[in-house]
Formats: sequence, C-alpha cells, structure tokens
Amino acid sequence: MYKLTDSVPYLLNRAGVRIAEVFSQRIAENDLSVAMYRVLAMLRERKESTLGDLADVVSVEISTLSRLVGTLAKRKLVSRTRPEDNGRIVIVRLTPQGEALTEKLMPFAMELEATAVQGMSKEEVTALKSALKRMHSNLPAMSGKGKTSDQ
Amino acid sequence: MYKLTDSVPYLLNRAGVRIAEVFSQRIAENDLSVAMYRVLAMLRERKESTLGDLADVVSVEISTLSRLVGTLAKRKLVSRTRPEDNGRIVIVRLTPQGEALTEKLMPFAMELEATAVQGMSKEEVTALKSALKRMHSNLPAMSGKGKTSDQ
DNA sequence: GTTAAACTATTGCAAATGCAACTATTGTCA
DNA sequence: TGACAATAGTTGCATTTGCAATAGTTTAAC
Repeated sequence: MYKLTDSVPYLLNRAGVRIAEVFSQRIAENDLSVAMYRVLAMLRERKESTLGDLADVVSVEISTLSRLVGTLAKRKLVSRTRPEDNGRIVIVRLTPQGEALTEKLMPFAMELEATAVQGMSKEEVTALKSALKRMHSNLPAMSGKGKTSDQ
Repeated sequence: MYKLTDSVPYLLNRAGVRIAEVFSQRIAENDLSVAMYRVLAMLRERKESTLGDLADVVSVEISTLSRLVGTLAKRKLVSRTRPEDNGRIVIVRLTPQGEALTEKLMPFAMELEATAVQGMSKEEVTALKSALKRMHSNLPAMSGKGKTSDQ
C-alpha cells in the first residue's frame, strides 16, 4: 500500500531540505549559499574544473551555475580562465581567499554531518551513503529536458 | 579526511535532485510540479489539512504553499475552506478530480521508487528509510529563520 | 470586557531559477 | 579547405521562491 510519507523520494527530499536549511544558516554570515559552498568544496577537491563538470557535480543548471560562479569570481573566491588551447571552455579555480574560506567552513560541514547521523553506527552510515550513490546511478541523467515548473 | 563528494549532505542532495527531476518529467504532462503532487498525495493520505501542516509535511515555505494551493484550487483539484469555528486557519481538501488525478499518478511514483532502489534488498530499503527519518529528526526545524539566498 | 500578544494565512517585492535563444569556438566530413 | 554539426558558456525573459510586512482571527492577561 502506497504512502507518500513512507516513500523514498519524499523522505529523501525532507531530509535533504532540512539539512540544507541548517547548513544554509551556518554559512549565511559569509554570504554563501549551499550551492556556492559546494562549488568551493568541489574545487578544493579537484583543483580545477570546467563549468559543465561543476554543474554535473553540484546538481545545478549550468545557466544558474554560470551566474553563481560569476558572483564568486566578483568576490575573488574563484578565478575563471579560458585556456588558449580551447576557447570555448572555462576553467574555474579556487583563489587563495577561496581556499581559505572553504577550509574555514569545512568544520561546519563535518559537524553538521555528525549531527545528522547521530545514533547511527559506522556501518549504517556507510550503507546509507552507498544507497544514495546507488539511487543516483539507477536513475537517468535528464540533461536539459524536464519541466521543473512549480505552480 | 573530508571529501565533499563523499559527504552525506552532498549525496543526499544529488540523489534527491535527480529523483525529483525524473518524477518532474513524468508528471509534467499534467502540469504538476513535484511539490504539487506531494500536496495532493498528502491530502489523499490525511483527507484534510491546514496550510501550515501541509507546509511542514511537504517541506516548503508557507508563503510558497499558499500560492501553490491557490493554483491547485483554481484548477479545482483542491478546496479551501475557512471553518466557522476558527477563522484564521484554512482547511485544504482534495476534490473528486484531485483524488482521481492523484490516483492516476501514484503508479508513477511507485514505479519511480522501484527504479531508484533497484538492486537493493528489502532490508536495505528499510534501513535507508529509517536512516532518512533519523536524520530528519536529528536536525532542528529552522522555522522561519535562515537565509537560503543563493548567489 | 478590553487591550495586548500570539497565531495563521496572504501579498509585495526582490532575488534566484530554468528554459530557450544566442554567441563563440571546436570538430567533422566531403 | 569550407561548410555544417556539435560543444560550452552566457544572457534574456518569464516563473518561482523566500523573506518581510500585512491583515484578520483567536487566546491571554489584567
């Protein structure tokens, strides 16, 4: 018997929204959104990335990301470069300031995760992560298409 | 060692966004958003609800929900009533059309969930759900406060 | 019983989002 | 090589969103 409130998509969204709300609060004093933090943290992990790759990783529309990276660049947290050997891609990198800010915020992220999984065993957390990865790979990528239109 | 791409919040968001994208596509032909579907499915489950309760359950801002329910009402999928014994709350109910549409869409939701958890055992799915519930209850509710401001 | 406080929903407004159109560059194939 | 297709990113525009302010109603306090 189907129950919305016991369905995976619903529970997933509910947990995701709440965790994002909390983190959003934590980093608001630095005028960062969660997506912005993810861009920074991603770049710290990979050193550099194109816009398109970043969009995939951060799960955000490329047009949105373009503007978002624009504001990060304006704040000197990242740099944007078009390589000479390839004029259509844009390479995004962390600036020293960006790196410093990211490292300052990482403890909050870790702390938040710890709070979220409180009461779960290491094995349970591992299982959770692998379930989340599996669901992601079980579903098609929907590039471009697909009205999100609320209302 | 912290890695964004192996953190729970990140994996949660990634899976949630993707599953929502897919479902969004599925129901786009009925001009419904995921949030709208959740409102309908929720009302089917509970028969009636106030706006505030709905907002909690569906994890959206009450102002957003107010407008969303407004458009659902315009389409005769739900009804809005202010009870005589309490003039400040609004009771939202499914209309027969709303109920019919919801029941038409439920199979899609079930199918989607099945696709998402493909390859996982019943026990794994149960563990996943309980982990998602636990994380939700582990985190504070953030009523009202908290800039979400991207950009 | 009257005034103040709390609660519930709606609306204004500015910011953010996504799709589509566009620009610019690179790759293909004849 | 030259034209056409494909790729990558940006921008325009309409829609959506969230916060703050507001309006209306009920509860509490005195």
